[in-house]
Amino acid sequence: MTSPHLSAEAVIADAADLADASGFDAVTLSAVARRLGVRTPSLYSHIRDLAALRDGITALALGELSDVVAVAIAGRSGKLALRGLADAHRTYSTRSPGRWQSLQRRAGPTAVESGAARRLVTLTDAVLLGYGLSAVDRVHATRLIGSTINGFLTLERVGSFDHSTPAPGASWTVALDALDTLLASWPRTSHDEPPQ
Amino acid sequence: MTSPHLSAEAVIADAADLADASGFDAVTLSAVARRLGVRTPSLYSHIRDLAALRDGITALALGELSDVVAVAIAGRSGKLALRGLADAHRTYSTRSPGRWQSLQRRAGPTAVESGAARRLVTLTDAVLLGYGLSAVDRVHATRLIGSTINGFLTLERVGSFDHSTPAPGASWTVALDALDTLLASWPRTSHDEPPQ
DNA sequence: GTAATTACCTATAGGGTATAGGCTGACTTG
DNA sequence: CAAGTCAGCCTATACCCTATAGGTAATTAC
Repeated sequence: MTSPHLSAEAVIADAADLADASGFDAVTLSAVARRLGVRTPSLYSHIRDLAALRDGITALALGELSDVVAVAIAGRSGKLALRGLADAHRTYSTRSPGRWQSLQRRAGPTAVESGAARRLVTLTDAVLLGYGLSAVDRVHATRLIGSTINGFLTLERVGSFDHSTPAPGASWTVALDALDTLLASWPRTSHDEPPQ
Repeated sequence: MTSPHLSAEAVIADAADLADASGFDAVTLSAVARRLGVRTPSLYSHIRDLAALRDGITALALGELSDVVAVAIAGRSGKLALRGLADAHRTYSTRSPGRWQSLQRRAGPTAVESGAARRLVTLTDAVLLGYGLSAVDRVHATRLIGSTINGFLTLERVGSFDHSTPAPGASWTVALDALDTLLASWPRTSHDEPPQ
């Protein structure tokens, strides 16, 4: 038979597609092997085990998300940058729900070592620099807007907004406007130099 | 042997304890049966299937969370009520991580039919009434603070805050103060009657 | 006291993870 | 170019988990 010529990247990419199509929990070595036209044990030549496969999806998603966020905030500042950052997260979560789901777990070693997570917080930090916040305030603010974005998207995904009337998109705009005014009028902590 | 005299409630309660101890993904019919000193198929007399068991945990957690939130905001208003609401969520998520995890998924039928979810949003709405917000603004605000609380707690749980210096608790206070000032100075939408 | 119900059991099928070990084709190497 | 090496897939197997079918003992109902 023609050898499918797999690789760790190909297996992980296919698993990520499966996650998007059928949910992260549907990512199983058997299912991925089936999709790739290969027997399950063959995957072990490329992937250590199921946990490593899932961790690979997380690392992939983190990198992809960093990329789309980077272009979304490029050349923007203030409210536009914040909106770009948030919208990049939101379109990623809707277009790649399985990959997004892979981010809602404690990341494994390869995902944290990939540095993609740090890249993402650096990008968020860059947006906050535009608001003139000090270093400590920026980590508080990073955590706040990260929490709000992440929380909104998981609540939207699990259907928490399905039983109230305004569409989620309206609340999304309201929330981001609120975060913007919050950052613009951030309570400066006395003697704190904003830059650096 | 002495019959363990199980019931759906007992099985779900034990499964919830297992979730707290070993994570929600560790909730398995075999493991629960082992803990209860019973063979796996015996559980099917009380629970339809694994999905129903997990859904039962979600319904249980939703009810418990509503209860602790209710007492946390009783007799308080404004910032104190908001803080009570949020802290109730946070202590619940740290004391019962597995139950908390069960809330981060699309809820099954029995969980939604239990009405606990609606009770929880009603309680949140009551807190927002104290800020004098209109009905539409209250659903936006409910979604915003729900998103922030939920997002913060999942990011804290998965370790996203482990690599920056201020302890999460400090950011928690900052975030809640920010939400309070946000609600206090909420941009009223022109001709909107605040009450009812 | 007998019958029905209940709550557990064993047995079994099917799918998932993971390891061990075999086969083949391609690439290196003298 | 022939022989060895190795990568990449395979089969076979063990074990765990879900789920169903059907059996048994004890309690309850009448």
